[in-house]
Amino acid sequence: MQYWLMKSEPDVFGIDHLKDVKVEPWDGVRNYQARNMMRDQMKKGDLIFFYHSNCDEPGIVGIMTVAKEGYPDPTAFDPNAKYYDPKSDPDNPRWYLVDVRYKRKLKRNIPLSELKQYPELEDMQLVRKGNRLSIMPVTEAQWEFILGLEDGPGI
DNA sequence: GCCAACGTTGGC
DNA sequence: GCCAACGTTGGC
Repeated sequence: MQYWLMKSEPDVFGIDHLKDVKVEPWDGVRNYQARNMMRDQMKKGDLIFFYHSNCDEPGIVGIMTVAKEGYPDPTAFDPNAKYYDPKSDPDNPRWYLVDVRYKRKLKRNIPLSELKQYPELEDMQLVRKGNRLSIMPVTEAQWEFILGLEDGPGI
């Protein structure tokens, strides 16, 4: 079992959108590191934290799973799509995605400002300054620690 | 809205 | 291959 964290802006696609549709292709990622993780590493059933970015209170809000493993991102081939990339050839796709499935919301949102205060999480890419990666691995220890915060801050 | 950090592009 | 310019991310 592997653990991940994926960011999304709640104004664009938030946890409640995912709750409504249940399964969603995580399209539009145009970063090679993130692509490599979706294409090569993420496996069906892996657990993922859903993170809200670029909003009033950025933080971890829910849990989802990998519903379908990496496959080419069709929006890269569509000239009318926002994330169209003419350099992605269907015969040699540049961009990949996974489908994610809603699991549940956390009992409370755990804000970034709080996560930054725990020494247990200081190695997480998420809390490092300047981190812009929208998909990142989470260790089992980090995963368990964060789940343990659901009932209240541990500070 | 500001700005730091980072990735990408393209000239040389 | 270097690096300046530019665009984007995302916290604050």
